[in-house]
Order: sequence, then C-alpha cells, then structure tokens
Amino acid sequence: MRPISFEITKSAGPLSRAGVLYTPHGAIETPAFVAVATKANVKGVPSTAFQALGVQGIIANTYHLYLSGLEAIEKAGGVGKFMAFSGPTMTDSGGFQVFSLGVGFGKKISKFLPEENPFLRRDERHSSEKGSPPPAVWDEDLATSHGKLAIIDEEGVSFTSHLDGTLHRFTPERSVEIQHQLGADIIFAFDECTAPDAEYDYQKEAMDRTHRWAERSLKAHRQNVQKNNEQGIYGIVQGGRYADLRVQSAKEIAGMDFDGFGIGGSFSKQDILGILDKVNNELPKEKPRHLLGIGEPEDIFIGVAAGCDTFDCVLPTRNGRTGGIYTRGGKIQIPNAEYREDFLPLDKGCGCPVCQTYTRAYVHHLFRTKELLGPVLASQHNLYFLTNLAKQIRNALLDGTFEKFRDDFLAKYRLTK
RNA sequence: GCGUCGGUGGCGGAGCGGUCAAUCGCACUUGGCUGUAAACCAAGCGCCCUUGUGGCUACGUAGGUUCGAAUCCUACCCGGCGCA
Repeated sequence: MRPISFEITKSAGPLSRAGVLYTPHGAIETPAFVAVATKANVKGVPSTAFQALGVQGIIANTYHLYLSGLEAIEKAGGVGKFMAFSGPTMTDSGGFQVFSLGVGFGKKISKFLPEENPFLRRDERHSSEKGSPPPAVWDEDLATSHGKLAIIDEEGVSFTSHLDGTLHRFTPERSVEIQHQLGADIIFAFDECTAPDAEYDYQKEAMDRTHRWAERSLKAHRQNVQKNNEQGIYGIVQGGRYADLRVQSAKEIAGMDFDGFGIGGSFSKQDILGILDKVNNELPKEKPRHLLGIGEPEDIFIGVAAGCDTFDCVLPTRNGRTGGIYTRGGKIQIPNAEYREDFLPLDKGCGCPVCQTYTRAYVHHLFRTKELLGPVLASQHNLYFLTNLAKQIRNALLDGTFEKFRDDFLAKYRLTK
C-alpha cells in the first residue's frame, strides 16, 4: 500500500473533479489550495492558525531548508513536526530555484509569458545565430555581488547560495535524499523550470533533461525502502508554453510510476486552459495533479476546469505582506489613502478571523505605521480567501454548479478592475 | 548690543557663478508581485498646457554685480551659538 492515495469523490466535467488526497498525515479535500511554507513557515501565519484559515496542507522548499540546515529538521521528525503542523506536507524539489536563481536571477519574470515580451523581440532582432540560449546566466556583474547562482549540466545543477555565496550541487538523487530527510508526505522529482520566454529548442532540451531527471528521482526514491513506504513522489510535467511539448512531457511522465503529478514551469496566459486540458488528458485520471505555483483566483478556476486537484502559490502571503488584499470585489491596496477611514472589514461578509475582528482602517493604519501586524493580518485574510475559494469550488463541483459559481464569482471579482 | 554661523521644495538635508525645477533620505500618491533571492520592487511627487530638446514661478525679503545668481555683494527680516 502506497503512502499516498487519491479518491475521486465526483467527476464533475470532462476533466474536473472533487476528491480526497490521503497522506500519512491526514487527508486533503480537493480541489485545495496548499499554503507555501518555503522555509518551514507560511510567512506571517503561525501553524496554530492553519485550522481557522482552512489550511489543509503546506509545501516547503528543499533548496531553502537545505541551506538553512537539515539536521535540526530531521531530528525534529520532519518539516511538519518541526513547524508544529500535524497535517499533510509537501516539499518542492528545488527545481524552481534552477530558474529563479539561474536565468531568472536579477530579472522580474513571472511564470507567465508577458504580453509585451521585450526578451523575445530582442532575441528575434539579433537572432542570426539560432539555437539554445545558455541554460543559466553567468553574469559577471551579479557575480561580484551574489556569486554565480545556477549552472545546469546533464547530471544536475551547481548553485551558489544566494545567502552567503557558497557553492552547492543538486542532482536528482541529492534532491530526493534531502527530501527524505525533510520527510514530507509528498515529494517532487527534481526538474528544471524554464523561463517563460525560453525558445522552443531550449524548452525541448530542458524538458528532455527533466524527463531523465524524473526517472532518476523516481529510482532514487523507490530504492529507499523505508522512505518509499512513508512518502509519495510526484513527477513534474514541463514543456513551457508549447502545447506539443506539454503533451509529450505529460505522456512521458505519465509513463513513469509516480504517485501523482506536478505541472510546473511557465505558461502563455492566453493558452493556459488549453494547455492544461491537453496535459491532464494524458495523465492517468486516478492520480492526483498539483498545479505548481499558480494561484490567482482566475487561475484556480482554470486549473480546476482542466482537472487539477491541488494548488499552491506565494501570492496570498506575498500580496498580503505588501498590502494587497483579496476581496470578492477584486484585489485592493489596503495602504492606499481611500481606506484611511473605511471601517468595513477587509472583505465584507468574509468569514475569516481577521474580518470578524478588524477594520480596513485599522489594517491600513498598521501598514502606514509599519507595524508587523499589518502584513500578518493581511496574509492571514488572503490565505483564508484562497483556501475558502478552493473549498467553495469543491462544493460547487459536488453540487454540479461549478460553472455558475465560477461565472458569478468572476463577474463580481472583476467588477472593480 | 557686539561677534559668529545659518535661512533651499511637506520635513530633514545637498548644492556654493552656467549642464538647477534643484543630488539624496523621509513623507506623500499610485502601480506591480503566480513551485518566495522579496515585511519587496517600480513610477510619480513646484504650477500650467493631457504633447515637448515646452511655458511659467521659484532657493528668507529688497536691491545690486554679471551675458548668466540658489550660488558673489549690500541692506533688512528671522533663527542658533558665544560674549557683554
């Protein structure tokens, strides 16, 4: 019996479904939004608040926890115990950092291909030489301040710590080994997350490499008999914004004996639904699918419609920390002047503990005065907003009212913008 | 009263003859954030024309020197400090 299992409670559409994901530390009712706890902490949100905020599970990061020291976490009994959370846990493999500390370092690049894409145009203009861009940037200017952060080869990735410049190396085997030490219920294969503007040839090269790494990750995991009984492993589909690569990737990853699947990398915003449809069509129905790092309310609806079960995203906590508040009428900037004397809750009618207690004017004041409590309250509200949205979506799927719920929600959500 | 230092945009504080509507910080206004390098980043911030190698008014006040002054000179006003 595998440590991870998935049960489809109701298939609601061609792909969408409500289900239950069982782990050694309890179940997650899906669709679900999993909180990001990169460094064994959901920024601004103590684990004691998880239940009230509807947080069913968390995802921590291999790269960050490796750099900050694994021994204490291992001795504590794993990330979950370490952070005093008894529910289901996941760890990301560190593959995303190949991107964010590699080609993405020093740039403001989102996971989505920007509509205006200066990089592409620049490439097209100068591209007499066709072929792959370098897999990672050795930028001498950055090197002087931060070191050379990520370089990829067939075996793995060499990293320079963003904290102290020390050199480290991850391979699929090493990532899995670290994830064993971290002890989360679900671990992820080591992959390469590519930049949204990566050209086709490079994207394919990275995808093929990710497939090889997936096999090695899987093998490394299955070989460890004890951990294999305690932790499940997800393979990650790549392929960037190219539908044909995505399909190929999904087929290949689906052909491996993973317990579930992560869908990673970057997307073209316009085509995301079509791409996810195609990916999930290739993945075995009975296994769970996690859409990595995606997270705006609009995107969750798209993911669910396309058959994704779990989601994670830094946005609720990052937006919260920086003053962005999710409301059913759209996102608002709570530090803005208009909320100085607004004595309504952050989101009127919201059931979260923050909205039960505090006003916009107060949270506005906390941000203006740079009180720590401002980002804390905002993060907690936002987290509730996303977990609750997923929960409402789940209920709608069970009731067969998903489309109506989605259309009603989005109509209001987009009203103000 | 004498001496001395100083008065710059909401505040602090640069500038000390042209390239100054004036460095910078704070404050203020707004925008962004999608497997967290992020309690962060960006833009704006005298007035006017929605445009610009645009116009106007500005560096205590009033004059003056100069092709040209926030920058030099004179007087005055105001403030700090020292001595009476």
